[in-house]
Amino acid sequence: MAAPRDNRPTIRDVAHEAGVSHQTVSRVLNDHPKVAPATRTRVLQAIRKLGYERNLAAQMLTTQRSQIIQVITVDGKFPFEVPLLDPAHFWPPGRPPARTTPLEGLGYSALYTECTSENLGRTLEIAAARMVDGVFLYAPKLHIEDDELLALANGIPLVRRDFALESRRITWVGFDQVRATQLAVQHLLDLGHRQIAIVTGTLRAINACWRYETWRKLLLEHGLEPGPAAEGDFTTTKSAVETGYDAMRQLFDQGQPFTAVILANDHMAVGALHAIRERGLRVPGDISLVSYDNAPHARFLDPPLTTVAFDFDLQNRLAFQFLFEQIQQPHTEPHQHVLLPELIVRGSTRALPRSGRKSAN
Amino acid sequence: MAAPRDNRPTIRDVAHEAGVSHQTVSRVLNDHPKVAPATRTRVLQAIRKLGYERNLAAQMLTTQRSQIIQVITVDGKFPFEVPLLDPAHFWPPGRPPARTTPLEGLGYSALYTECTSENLGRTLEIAAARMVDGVFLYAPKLHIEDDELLALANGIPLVRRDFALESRRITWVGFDQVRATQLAVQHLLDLGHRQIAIVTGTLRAINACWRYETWRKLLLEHGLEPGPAAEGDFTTTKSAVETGYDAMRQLFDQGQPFTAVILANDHMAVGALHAIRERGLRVPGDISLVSYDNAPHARFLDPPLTTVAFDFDLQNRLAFQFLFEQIQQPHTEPHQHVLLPELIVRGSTRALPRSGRKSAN
DNA sequence: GAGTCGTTTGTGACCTGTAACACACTTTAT
DNA sequence: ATAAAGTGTGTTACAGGTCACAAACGACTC
Repeated sequence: MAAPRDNRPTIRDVAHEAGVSHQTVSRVLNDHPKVAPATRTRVLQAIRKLGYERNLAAQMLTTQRSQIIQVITVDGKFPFEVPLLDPAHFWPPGRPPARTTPLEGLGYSALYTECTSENLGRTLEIAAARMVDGVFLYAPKLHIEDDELLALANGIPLVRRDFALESRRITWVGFDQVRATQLAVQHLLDLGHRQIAIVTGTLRAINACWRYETWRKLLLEHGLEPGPAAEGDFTTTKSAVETGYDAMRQLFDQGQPFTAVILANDHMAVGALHAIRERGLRVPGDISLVSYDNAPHARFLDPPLTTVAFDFDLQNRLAFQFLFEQIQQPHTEPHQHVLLPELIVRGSTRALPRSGRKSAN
Repeated sequence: MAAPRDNRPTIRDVAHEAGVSHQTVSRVLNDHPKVAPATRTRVLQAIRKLGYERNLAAQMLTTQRSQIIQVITVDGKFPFEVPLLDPAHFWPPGRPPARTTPLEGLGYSALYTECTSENLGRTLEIAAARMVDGVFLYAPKLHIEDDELLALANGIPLVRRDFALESRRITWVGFDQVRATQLAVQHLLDLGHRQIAIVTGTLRAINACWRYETWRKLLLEHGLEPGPAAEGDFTTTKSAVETGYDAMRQLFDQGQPFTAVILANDHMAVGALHAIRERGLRVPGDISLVSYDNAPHARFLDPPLTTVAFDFDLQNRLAFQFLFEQIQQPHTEPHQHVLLPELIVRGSTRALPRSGRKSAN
């Protein structure tokens, strides 16, 4: 039943080969300072000769550490269209990656799981059973108090990679969604638009709520009536693109005119552009369109998308950095890091002519 | 140094609570048949009462199994735009597996790693040290003999999820790239095109080679000169979209005329469309375009893409199924499973008018 | 009433590391 | 010279499961 591949040498074999005790081998493996250079050399030779490889299960059992970071996505798919995993992230800062001998350590591996809000507790229990060293949480739809989340995590270092502005007791790295939406709305206002619609992501997501509220508030502040709004339907298995298409059609069906629209992301924008074309309208001729993310395809569409760019790579780097800090120093103060988005103006937005403009609907 | 979260009950605590021996608890956990129903009930109650959770490290140490499947991507990023798998769930003691996909039912987790061709051996050694139960390999650019790969795997069950037509000794699930390219080329020929260009993915990838060769061979068979060809540049950190743009421009720069082009995938097609527009040409008016994948955005572009669809979901399901077979029956015969692609005709291709057509360049 | 059998349960070894402590054997301080 | 401190190495006890085997027990046979 056991795998047929277990003639692997153990620490004791190495010890025997080198003529020392197994503990000395362990010391060499763990870079203990108090080993005589000659002994270390002999042990290293034995390790090489036997092709010894540390047994991670055994190490895990005693150290209670696994060298694994668990990435948990709650209520959805991890947005892999966003660059996440430069493997270099998985080396604790200061230790370079790409090392190749057993002595130099393994770095961390990423274990991906998805779960629902209801299952998060259970999922974290399993994480504990796996002795994962830290958890990287992507849960934009999770509404939970810090204390409750900390209780669930039960001591496992944890970093949220989403917008959790109100949190003060856990570490997170997120983008300023208020600012992002200000950029989008202000840009459209500057261009003269007064009827600005919005297609949000699902409003169960915190990000989407912030954006929606900000959009609404800004327009009201300018004495404008918030244009029609639609919510992307993420409850089904539809792709983001399709969702954008559907939501855009809903927007049209509402009958309220608008000359500009804000889309929740560049993928939804692809679908939205299609819906607009179907309607016989043109971007930016008839409708200006702003979206979020600055995904790779944004500048190649027709028209190229004006979009609010997020530096996801930086977000991930920081989040992992904070996670490693927490792993090494369990009781450091939590970080809350807000990253600022940037507006990238391209061809999908245009100044509203003073006169003679038909607005959508 | 050990994590501060270790007051977790052990199997012995449960045994004490239930008034039985630890071995009996183990039997209950592992569903051994020879446990008296009353005893089992008592043990389950104790487990629930103490909130016992099996220690996976300890289990790993004795069973040599980790309940982890490692996904290794060689020389690139895993194409997450493709649906991969419902990530795994641990199978809790006393609770039957709740869901039905193989991964969940058996309680596996997926560990993602990336490596280079040169590092694959080392990566598989680490996989062995982690005692992963199986490896799911995505390595379209890996040119390696079966025997060599088997030697590296060293007994770990392994399935390749890419096209490795010549392999007979390892299990893989791939698409028939020859057929895929026949579909694309034949479609264009049927529409009257005689000057058919191609933009391949990097020719280091086996798939790309097959496609290129097939394209070339088919055209020659029809007495046609293979149109201009360009290779997507995947050596840099460019996105696929950008690569498509660059390659398309290269194609134009070669000066050889063409009325149709085959793009390596729908993402590259986005960039290519942009390059074509920049050139003042239209799709399908001046150039017909076929790509591969049928990605979610394909039908929403302008024009909607004619594309060769692959059922990646089925591919993944089959690959995992074969992997589990191999895990359970280490010495089964390897499977080689070829899936057939399907042509989806949309608006990016059009019949070539008999006369008066300007071709690109 | 002893022998056989099958079921259920317990005992102790084992898997492979690390941690804590003990023990020689220096070297330095008093 | 003797105590104190510091080095390098070995001994032993874990960590928390599983496995092999033994033992207890009742039922059944003869």
